Amino acid sequence: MRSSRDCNIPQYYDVIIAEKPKAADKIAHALGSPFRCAIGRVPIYILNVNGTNIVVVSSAGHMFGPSTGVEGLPVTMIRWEPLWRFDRRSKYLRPYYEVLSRLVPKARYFINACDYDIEGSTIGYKIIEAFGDKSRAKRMKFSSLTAAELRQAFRRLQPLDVNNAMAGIARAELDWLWGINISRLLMKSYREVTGERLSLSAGRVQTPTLAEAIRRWVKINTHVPIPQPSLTARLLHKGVEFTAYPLGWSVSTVKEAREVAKEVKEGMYMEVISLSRASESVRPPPPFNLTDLQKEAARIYGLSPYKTQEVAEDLYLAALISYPRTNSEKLPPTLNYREVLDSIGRQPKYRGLVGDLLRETGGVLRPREGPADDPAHPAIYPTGEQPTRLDRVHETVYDLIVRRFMAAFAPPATLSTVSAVLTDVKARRWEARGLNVAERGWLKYYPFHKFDESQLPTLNRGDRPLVRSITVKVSWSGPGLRLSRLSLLEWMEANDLGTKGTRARIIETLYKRGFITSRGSHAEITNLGYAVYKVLSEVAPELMSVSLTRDFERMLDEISMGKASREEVVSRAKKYISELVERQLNSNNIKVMGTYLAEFIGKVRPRSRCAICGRPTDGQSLCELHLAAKSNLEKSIDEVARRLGVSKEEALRRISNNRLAGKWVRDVAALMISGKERP
DNA sequence: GCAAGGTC
Repeated sequence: MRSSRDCNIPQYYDVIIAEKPKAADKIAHALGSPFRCAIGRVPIYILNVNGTNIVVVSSAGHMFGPSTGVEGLPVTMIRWEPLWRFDRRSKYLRPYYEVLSRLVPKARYFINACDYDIEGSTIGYKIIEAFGDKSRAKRMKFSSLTAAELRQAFRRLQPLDVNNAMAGIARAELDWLWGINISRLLMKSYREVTGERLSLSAGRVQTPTLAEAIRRWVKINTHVPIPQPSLTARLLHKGVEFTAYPLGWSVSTVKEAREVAKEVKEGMYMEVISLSRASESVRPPPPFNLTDLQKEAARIYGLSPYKTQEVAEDLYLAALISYPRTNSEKLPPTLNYREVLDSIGRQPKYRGLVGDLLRETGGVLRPREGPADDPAHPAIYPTGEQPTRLDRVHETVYDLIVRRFMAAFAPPATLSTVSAVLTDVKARRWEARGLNVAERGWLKYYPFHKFDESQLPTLNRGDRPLVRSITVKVSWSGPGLRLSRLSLLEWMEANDLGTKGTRARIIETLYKRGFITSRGSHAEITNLGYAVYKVLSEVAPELMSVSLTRDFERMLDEISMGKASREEVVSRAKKYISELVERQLNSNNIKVMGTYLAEFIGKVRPRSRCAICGRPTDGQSLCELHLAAKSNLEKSIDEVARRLGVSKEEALRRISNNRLAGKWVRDVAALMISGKERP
């Protein structure tokens, strides 16, 4: 790279401000033949478009953010400052800041070419406000970083989109006001009671996520499993054994199931009354977006979503894969697929697969794509650069991305299925299914999907396979919900909470604060997490649900459309939040909050404790969690006993030993058996 | 020290 002396900055120029270096590169090359040089390690591009000198510079995300010099509560004084000045982790921004502060002020026109969303509008606006002149500013509006679209956006420059920037600034300030004030309120209440400091937090995204985690935790631990007897028939025909299951009917008690089993066994045979064969074509999955990559890395390798994201970012910075923070399931049409595959094929471990793929497709490379799109970026794909010295986990994630990319071009997999409908001696219907993967298709490239293969003998209508055995199995219902990093990430995505870049990070924050903890592959809520949740639902119920985000979205839309002013929206929030905080400070509530927190983490002795878990209670012998479990158990125990055909005591014993039963339910069942708690 | 949003 040539040094800064080689950067011959023209005397007169317009400046284009990109959101990140990669985008600056794309923009510069789309508009002409740029001269690339660097100041420090920050690349800049100089080019001439129709006689006008253009300098393309870039930020690296947000350069400025809300901050304050004020301690204490409530805090409504917001100062926007360069992030690197108050956030250690943003130090890498400093060289970008230096370049912008040197090159932007001397420009004639200032063109905001950051991503076209309210964050991008804010990033560019703040830079122009700091170093340029808003009255000589323009906006480039594009929805993808393709050369054609960038050229068109440059030909049709828009006025600076001040309203979008105002919406982005309001977003940041509202999040900051809610987050900082309520977090400080929590910490202050704790400090007031214990005299100790403890890092606590609350926010528009993290708190509803904590609330959802607790909803799941309560559901799982208060779950009373219901037994469901199921019948399985093993049949024999022409020397081949196979399995049949009830079709369109079921039994609810073990007694009924045993009666059916006896009848069927005594009937000796079943009769095949119809057969159907089908062949199902399964298309390959689309290339990855960030969430799908996180899901698959968790499913296949047990990687946490955050770890996967970190690794993907490393791979991106090493130029091995495209931009990972994307929602898109579409590949860029301008990408030379053949070239990428050829260079992947130069890695020994993929040579054979790439050869097969080119053969199977006859070189016609048309990828399967998904519906999801992203205005700023395509799906994640390998660039074809040769990796060097990847450690195990980087290798693993890279391999997933490469295979998923190859699979997108591969032919569908073909499954052949056979379904036989049989009748037993009492004309009840049963079904036996056979399935086999007739053609592997894309599964050869992305072998992480398993289909349950099973064989049937050759059957014809009227055949009478022999009933070899019939078994009654009792299966118990599960809670139907999981609590893990991945399940929370999926929930956040489904509820449009957070962004692709922040979801995994915010989940980590809940773990870092000690609100959630890992127990093997699943997660648990800590006493601290539960106490924070209880305190916040009293003090700031707005923060507990996704509706605050929905309110934000409405307000920000109005600001974007010019129907509301940023000042008004923000000052309304300031008033609301500071009144909320003052109300707590001026009442005894701050002590009540702190005491609640301190009691739950064992810093202060509670008045009374739960007889089972020792959690603080308000005078009762069981905590509200065990009381909820007890109430669920009382509602269901008779039905459990009826289905099993056993006494209530025996049903309690079965539940207390059942792994699908919630922990608190098992606790309560055990207590009832011991006679200390009346059923 | 606290949020959530960008990104090296």
